[in-house]
Amino acid sequence: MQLDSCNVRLVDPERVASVNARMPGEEDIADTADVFGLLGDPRRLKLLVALLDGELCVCDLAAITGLSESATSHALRLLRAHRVVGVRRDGRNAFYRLDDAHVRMLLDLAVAHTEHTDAIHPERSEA
Amino acid sequence: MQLDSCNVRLVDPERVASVNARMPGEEDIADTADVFGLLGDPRRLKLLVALLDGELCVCDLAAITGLSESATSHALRLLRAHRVVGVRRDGRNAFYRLDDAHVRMLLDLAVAHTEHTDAIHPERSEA
DNA sequence: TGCACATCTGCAGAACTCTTCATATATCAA
DNA sequence: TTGATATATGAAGAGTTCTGCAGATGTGCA
Repeated sequence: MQLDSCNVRLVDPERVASVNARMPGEEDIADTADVFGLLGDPRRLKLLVALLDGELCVCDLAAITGLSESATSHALRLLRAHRVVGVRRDGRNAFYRLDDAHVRMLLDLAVAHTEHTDAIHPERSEA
Repeated sequence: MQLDSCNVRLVDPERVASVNARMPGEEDIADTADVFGLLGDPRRLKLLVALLDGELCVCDLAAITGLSESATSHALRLLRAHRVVGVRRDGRNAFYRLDDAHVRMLLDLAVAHTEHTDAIHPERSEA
């Protein structure tokens, strides 16, 4: 809640003003952070990468990620709530698919980047 | 720790095998999730978006994000540890800059997407 | 040398997240 | 209808994360 004119000394007030002018609104920032946050968990990320190639049912997803089926279901529920994945029900099975073009783009980019840096640093360096 | 052959029934074992073959290694998944995780906090995200245009000092970043200078410093430390941002020290000030091309790409994409969806849904829909 | 300023850091509490366990719902097959 | 299978859900506990506070470090100026 600190205002520029109040209790903070600014080094470059003009830059601050222009950055603020360009800055997306709080809600956009929050929504975007939400999306990144969903991708920020290794298990969910793996789940989503698995779905890049097409739909899969819960038990297959559980097998791929190594999660319990309950944990898988919880994770999918969260992703579903954010409309990142969609479901198709067929009998007793539920087939999930990636349902967000933006997320797909982010995933493709991330996977490509992974493969690229692997090519450069095959030995893997720490984060 | 469940193995395919053990206590889990698979619906489509061939798809599971091919997805597993394509799947990046655990470490790559973890690293990628880390990066997304860093972008998954609204304050850090705002911090990074502010840095898209060029370097800024800690107090200006605090003013832009509305965070305390302590919280800003903590956040920047984390980003620094992951080499997402870099510092240049000048006298008493520390100027931070975005230092990771991949993250910059993700941020550009996200901001562009934000502006795009705003154009389509100016009224904003819930997440 | 001494003070003010900008930033950094460790710590501890509050808030959030993820998993597991137990149970619920829904579908299919006999 | 009954039992088995597939998935969903709620609650609770463990673990993690973020912030503010207090104090530390380092720089510049008088």
